[in-house]
Amino acid sequence: MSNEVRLLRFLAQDMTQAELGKRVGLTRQTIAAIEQGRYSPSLDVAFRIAHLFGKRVDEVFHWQPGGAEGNVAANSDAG
Amino acid sequence: MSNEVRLLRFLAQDMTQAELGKRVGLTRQTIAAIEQGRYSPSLDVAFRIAHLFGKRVDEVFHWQPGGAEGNVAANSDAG
DNA sequence: ACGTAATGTCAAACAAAGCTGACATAATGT
DNA sequence: ACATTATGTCAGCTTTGTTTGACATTACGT
Repeated sequence: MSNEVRLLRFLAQDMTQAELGKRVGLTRQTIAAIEQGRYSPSLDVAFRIAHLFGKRVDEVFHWQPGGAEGNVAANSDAG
Repeated sequence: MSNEVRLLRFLAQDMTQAELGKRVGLTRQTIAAIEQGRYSPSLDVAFRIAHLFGKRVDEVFHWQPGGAEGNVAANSDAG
């Protein structure tokens, strides 16, 4: 799961990790870890970050299906 | 943080909690807890559920800013 | 050379997510 | 009456997100 947090932070007048953390209620270490993809944040944190930058969650965090999940909604006329 | 998981599950041919759990890699207890909003899932889980139903994360999970966050993107010409 | 700001990183602790196993209830089919 | 299925819920446990505190590096200003 990659993300655009670092880029968005630079675009927002070079906001620092500490500043971003303060605005969304996280520590700078947590921001750094998220930017590096060391773990994926909680949904709540993802919403707070996306909201701050005026983006949708899926615009900030890029997820790709990891295996053989399948997608129920595409099944109305399969074949 | 409310969500549409239960509704989407019914729309998907009355899929059970256990079946949904199996498809997204969670237990039925966890699905029940998420539906009831007892806690918000991880971002990864949110993506898996949304993807299964062919929706975006923000279409399935409804988040509302909880306090005095502010939004950096709306600040280009603030007054 | 010195101080300061921004970042990387680590270990220990804590909080919340998620699992396992169990028991209970309501609805269905036989 | 009995078994089965779907759901709610709880206690205890493991895993992972997050914090706190610390130390190191790089870049910038003086």
